[in-house]
Amino acid sequence: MAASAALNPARKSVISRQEILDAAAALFRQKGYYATTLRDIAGSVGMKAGSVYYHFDSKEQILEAVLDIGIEAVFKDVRHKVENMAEDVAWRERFHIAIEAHLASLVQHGDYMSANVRVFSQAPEHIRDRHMKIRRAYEDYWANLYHRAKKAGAIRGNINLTALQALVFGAMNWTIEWYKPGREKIETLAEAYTDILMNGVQPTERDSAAK
Amino acid sequence: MAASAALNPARKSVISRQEILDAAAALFRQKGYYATTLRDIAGSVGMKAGSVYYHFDSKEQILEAVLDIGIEAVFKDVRHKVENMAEDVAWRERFHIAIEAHLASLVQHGDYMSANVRVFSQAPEHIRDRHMKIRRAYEDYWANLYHRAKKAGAIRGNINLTALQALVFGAMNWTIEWYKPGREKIETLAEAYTDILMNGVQPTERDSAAK
DNA sequence: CCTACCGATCGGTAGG
DNA sequence: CCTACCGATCGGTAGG
Repeated sequence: MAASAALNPARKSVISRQEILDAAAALFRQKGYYATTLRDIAGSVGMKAGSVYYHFDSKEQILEAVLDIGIEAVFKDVRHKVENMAEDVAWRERFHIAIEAHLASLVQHGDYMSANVRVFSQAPEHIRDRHMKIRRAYEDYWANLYHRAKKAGAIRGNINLTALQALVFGAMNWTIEWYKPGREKIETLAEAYTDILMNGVQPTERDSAAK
Repeated sequence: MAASAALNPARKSVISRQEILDAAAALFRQKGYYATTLRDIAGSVGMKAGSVYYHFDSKEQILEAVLDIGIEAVFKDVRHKVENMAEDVAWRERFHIAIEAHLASLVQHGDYMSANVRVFSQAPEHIRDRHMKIRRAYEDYWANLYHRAKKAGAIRGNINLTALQALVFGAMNWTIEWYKPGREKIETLAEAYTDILMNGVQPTERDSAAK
């Protein structure tokens, strides 16, 4: 809380920096970028407004850091899970794991990723431009997954991969808007999404025959 | 433009009201609610800031109107298309039409719906609460579609309808974040989404056999 | 629908 | 990391 920063001189500025970013992410998520004041951010880590400038040059610099941290974390988590799979894991399961990793990371870095999605469009253009590089890199990573799956015959030849990628990203990232941890487990949701995407919602011919 | 409002006394305030809302929706979409000033809104319809208060009591009132107009328009469009279908249209096609209607309406009322999605979380709580009613009504409309389809055997019994609805809403509404009219047609996108959702991306047994 | 204006608050800075 | 403060700008109002 507020007091500990003042009472503990050993607390390095790196810690305060991290606390400021965490607070900013939470506030950007709730109120957006412009509605969040430096006094809000400072107050929620027990500082005065002017002191924030000891750690950052400007409010925009905080915004940029928050935007980058979110995607970098998710990218890292997903890549780690996907690359730690055995070579012979089936594509259906690969996507299951990737989807679950993305959703779990979204929840874990909730404030950063929610802030990212909600505040990106409000960011000044030069910050959006710089941030787009890392967004693009993450999108390309998924695009590569889809292409390899299609090449391997795990995705139908007539599937539009651009549409598929947009659909999956949309479905996953939309969870930010409604998901409340505790109501249902991320694992359950990931499995449901994977099932729908891989098999579709329509009954198979066998299901129909049994009807 | 600016001049016509001043030169044409027959121009009723209803028109100005609509122009203010259109301008506000476009600005909220671009910059968010707080970053958009009344001077921005007034300026883009050729008024001075104070004059906006001839049409609205507060900035919040403009926000509330913009939020409501977006969903009401989409709800109306989708309901109209769905209810004008023949009784015997197959469920696969019903969803196709509903999805296409939602996407087309999203694009047509682009500023309002984009503003809605982007600005909702920044809105003051009492406005969010009031607006949630109409959001909920639209969600319930879709929930009812899914339930009827499942009952009719058009959706597998083991599909989690809550997850399905979240996935479809997410996929559809995410188009706001990336879709640029002209690059590809909404009809193409709607068909691709419907195909993936209904049949899944995996090859059928017949496809596999041909491989 | 405009002019003129108000109190409040903002991001940021100087000088410790 | 704080105090004290600045210029700029905001939402909103009074009085035409």
